[in-house]
Amino acid sequence: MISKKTQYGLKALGYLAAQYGKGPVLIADISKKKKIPIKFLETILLQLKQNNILESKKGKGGGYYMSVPPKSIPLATAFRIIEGPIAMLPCVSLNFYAKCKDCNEKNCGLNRMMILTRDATLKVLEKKTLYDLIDG
Amino acid sequence: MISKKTQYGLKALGYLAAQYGKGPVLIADISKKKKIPIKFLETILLQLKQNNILESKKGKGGGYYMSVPPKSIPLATAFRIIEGPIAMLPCVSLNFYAKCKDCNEKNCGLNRMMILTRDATLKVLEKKTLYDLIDG
DNA sequence: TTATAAGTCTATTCAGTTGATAGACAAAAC
DNA sequence: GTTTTGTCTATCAACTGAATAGACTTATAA
Repeated sequence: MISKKTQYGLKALGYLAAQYGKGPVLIADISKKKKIPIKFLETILLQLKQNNILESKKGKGGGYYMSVPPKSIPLATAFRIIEGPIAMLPCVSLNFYAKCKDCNEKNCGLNRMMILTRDATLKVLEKKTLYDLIDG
Repeated sequence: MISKKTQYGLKALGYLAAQYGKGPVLIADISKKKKIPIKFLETILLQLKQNNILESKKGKGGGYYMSVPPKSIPLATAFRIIEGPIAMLPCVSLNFYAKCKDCNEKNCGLNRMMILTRDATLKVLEKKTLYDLIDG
C-alpha cells in the first residue's frame, strides 16, 4: 500500500498533466478539484518542484505547472520521489538499496522472489508516464 | 516496502518449507537460524496457523510444521495473511477492496495504472509458491 | 510603490502502526 | 507430575503518516 501522500501527489500530477501547456495552476485549484487537503498538497508539490518534476511561479497569475511533456516522465520517477523505493525490500531495491543484515542475498529464496516482483512492477512503472494519469 | 513482520514471516515459511515432511520445528530453532526475534516470531507463526498455513504440536517434540506440500501454497496467500493487500491502493485491491472516496474509479487515471501494477505483481505471487522461498 | 496574490518554509500536533518484550497460562509427552 | 513446548494477554517505546497553523518571501499589477 502506498501512502496518502503518494496517492495525492500522483493525482495532482495527473491533473497538471491534463493542463500541460495552459500555464500555471493554483494549488487551491488542484486541492479543490482533486479533493486534497491544501496544506498537505503544498508540501507535496514543493517536493516535486525541488526534484524537477514541476515548476512554479509566485505572485498573481502564479501556480504550478509542468515544463516538459507529461509523456517524457515515467511514473517510476515520480513514484520514487514521493513514495521512495518501488521494491518490497531494501535488499532488492535498485535506487534505495540497503544490504540485508543476517542474510546472504545470493542464497536467499525471498530475495529471489522479491526481485521477480520488483521487475514485474517496474516494467509497468517505467513504461507508463504522467500522461497516463490523466483521467477519462 | 513490506513490514519486518512480513519479511520475517516469509523467511520462516521458507525455512519450514525446506523442512517439509521432517516433523515439527521449534520456534527457537527458526528464530536462531533465521535471526528473527523469538517473541515476535511467535505471533507471526500463530497467525499463520490460525489461517491454516501451518500446523503446530505442543509439548516435547512439538513445534511448527507445514501439513501440505509447499508447492501447493501460492506466495500471494501467505502475503495476504501477514501483510494484507497486494495492491498499492484499496480501490484496486481484489481481497481488501475499499471504495475511493471523492473519486470516480471508472474515470480515474491513477486507478487504471494501479490495476496494471497490481496485475503484474499478482502474476508473480500467484504463480510462485512457498517452495520457491527455500534458500539455495 | 504599494496592495495583494501567490508560493515557501518552519514547527507542531495527533493518531495510529510497527517492532519488540515480559510473563502468565495450557497442553502434551515422558 | 514435571518438563517441554506452544498460546495468550498486556504493555511499551519509537516511528511514521497525515494534517494544520502561521510567518515569510516573491512577483504582479494598479
